[in-house]
Amino acid sequence: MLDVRRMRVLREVALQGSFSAAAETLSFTQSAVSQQIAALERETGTVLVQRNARGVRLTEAGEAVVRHAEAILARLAEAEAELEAIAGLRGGRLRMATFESAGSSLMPPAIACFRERHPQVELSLSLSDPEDSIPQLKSGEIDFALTFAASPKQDIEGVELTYLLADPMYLVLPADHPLARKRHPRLADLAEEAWIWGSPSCDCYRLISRACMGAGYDPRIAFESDDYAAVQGFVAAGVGVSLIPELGLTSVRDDIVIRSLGRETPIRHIFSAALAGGYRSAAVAAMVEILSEVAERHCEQRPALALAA
Amino acid sequence: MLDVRRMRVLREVALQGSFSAAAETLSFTQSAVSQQIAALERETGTVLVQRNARGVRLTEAGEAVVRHAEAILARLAEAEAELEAIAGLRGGRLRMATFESAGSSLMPPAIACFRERHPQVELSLSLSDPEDSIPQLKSGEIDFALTFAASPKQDIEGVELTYLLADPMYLVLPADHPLARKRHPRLADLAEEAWIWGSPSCDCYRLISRACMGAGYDPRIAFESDDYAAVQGFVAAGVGVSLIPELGLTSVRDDIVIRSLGRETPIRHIFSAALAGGYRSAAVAAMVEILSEVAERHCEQRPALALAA
DNA sequence: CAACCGCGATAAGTTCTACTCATGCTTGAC
DNA sequence: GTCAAGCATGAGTAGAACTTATCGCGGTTG
Repeated sequence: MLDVRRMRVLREVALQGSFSAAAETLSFTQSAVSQQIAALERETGTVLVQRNARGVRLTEAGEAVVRHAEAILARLAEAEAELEAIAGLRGGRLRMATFESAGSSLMPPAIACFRERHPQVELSLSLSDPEDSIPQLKSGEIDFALTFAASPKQDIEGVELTYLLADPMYLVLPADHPLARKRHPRLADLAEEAWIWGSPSCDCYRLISRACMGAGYDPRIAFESDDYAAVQGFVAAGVGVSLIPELGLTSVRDDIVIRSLGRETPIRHIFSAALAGGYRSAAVAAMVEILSEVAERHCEQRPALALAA
Repeated sequence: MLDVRRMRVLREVALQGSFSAAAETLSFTQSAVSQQIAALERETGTVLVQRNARGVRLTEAGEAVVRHAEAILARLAEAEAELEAIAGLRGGRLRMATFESAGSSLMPPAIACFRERHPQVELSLSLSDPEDSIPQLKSGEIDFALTFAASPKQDIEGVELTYLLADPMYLVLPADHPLARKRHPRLADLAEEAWIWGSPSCDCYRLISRACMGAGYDPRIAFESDDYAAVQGFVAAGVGVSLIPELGLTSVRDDIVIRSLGRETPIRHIFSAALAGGYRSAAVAAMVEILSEVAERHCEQRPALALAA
């Protein structure tokens, strides 16, 4: 393989017209240049330079090598520039995944902020629940994920979690439900209700289940859906009641009512997730930082219904 | 500047998925790979590789480097291929110059032969007399020239000449000229004639002049032209007589006659000219060889008028 | 003409780099 | 716990890439 260092020397020789001058601009001695060119000619088995009394001139082969050298050196410079851009958040990409309710609550302001601070980083976001996004993170398909779990102290092998906020769940009832008139309903009041739940693979499922068990009954499941807008719809239609996390209540139908369960409130916990291992790309670090800010702001400006809890 | 050797190692690591495997295919030890990658990371100030228990995965920066590495290595391969092509006459170019009469006599068969043997070499040919073509050769504008001179032993500083053939000059007379009836006219018979000559800068000028001086007179110049077809026209029109070299007589008007001057015949000598200095490109060497063949064939098949000399 | 530049080549010596070898540490599998 | 597979690291070595010093060549200049 041709040696790029040597090609660079040849290019300088071509540019300067003599070994000595090239040595000068390269901060080499003339001897080094002579040896490098000689080595390059030996390796290629070609005469690259015509030595004259007053300096040198390239042969056709030499010119060909210089042409390629120019292209290669340019490409090397590009590579360096790209690395700097990635490190300085003036380039590169950030591939993220979020679960749905954060996708319509926390992520929009976070992405807006990121875009404003680092407009040249290419962002992509997909929707997937933790049971999908964590494997994607581990396999390198994505760089960052928003996840949630039942416990605030979570530990996932190979993944570094950053705690963002607690997301309380609220009871959702049809507007004409008897309990809707009650300020502070209890879970025990709902033993006979039909329930609308998320899919069994979701941690929310466990959370609700555990809450009802704590209240002394095994809830009856009328319907399963992961889409909180749909769940609101089913509740409004009288199919059943449900527990929906605060982040899933960015918009609330007016034919349903939201009630806090007080200290019975099940709480899920939201985390930033990135690959563990000491290294964290600048883009991931920036996004984790921004999401922490957004989460903090979110907690400060919690809607009234949260305060009611 | 990024080190291409190291980039190549990184590329192999990316390809193989582990340092060990990359070392295997590169015939290195695992240690060498580890050190090279570490050095690359140190130089770029970036983490390029995520080390896991089971092998490694590239970071975004690492992938960027590999992308550039691919391009650069491809370009290096191209460069090598081009050098081989030039050396093996499967590419490259040959820029030539010839004086006019050889351009319509020796060069066409030579170029045809070259194109047949080495169709991938790009050929270009310009018309210029030795006083132009030799400087062009020295300055590198052309790689090869056909030249002529008054003496068969010629020496031009910095130029390597290869003798091709002797080009005798013939007396050209109007068909109705009194001397046209004579089988073997003498120069002395032409003392009173008007002459049509090439330009004074041309060696032919000296050649004719010297010949006439040898016959004891200073010839009278009626007209100057370097174009032998034009000269033939002027002779036919009765403007004067001329001496035209054999190579300028590839086509002869039928209203003029050609006569040999026997042992008084002035002779110019034709050479291949290439830059001196030990190195000669494959294309130049091939063309010199071919022109020697063409010249030899030309001498063997000399037209009858030459034999009459 | 002699002396002298300016240029490239070359020999010898030094420094640095890129390897290998040997070994240690971490992690995941059984 | 043990093992295997993987990367890291320290020490040592061979070779590459420089520098220094010197030579030879060709052109220029006093």
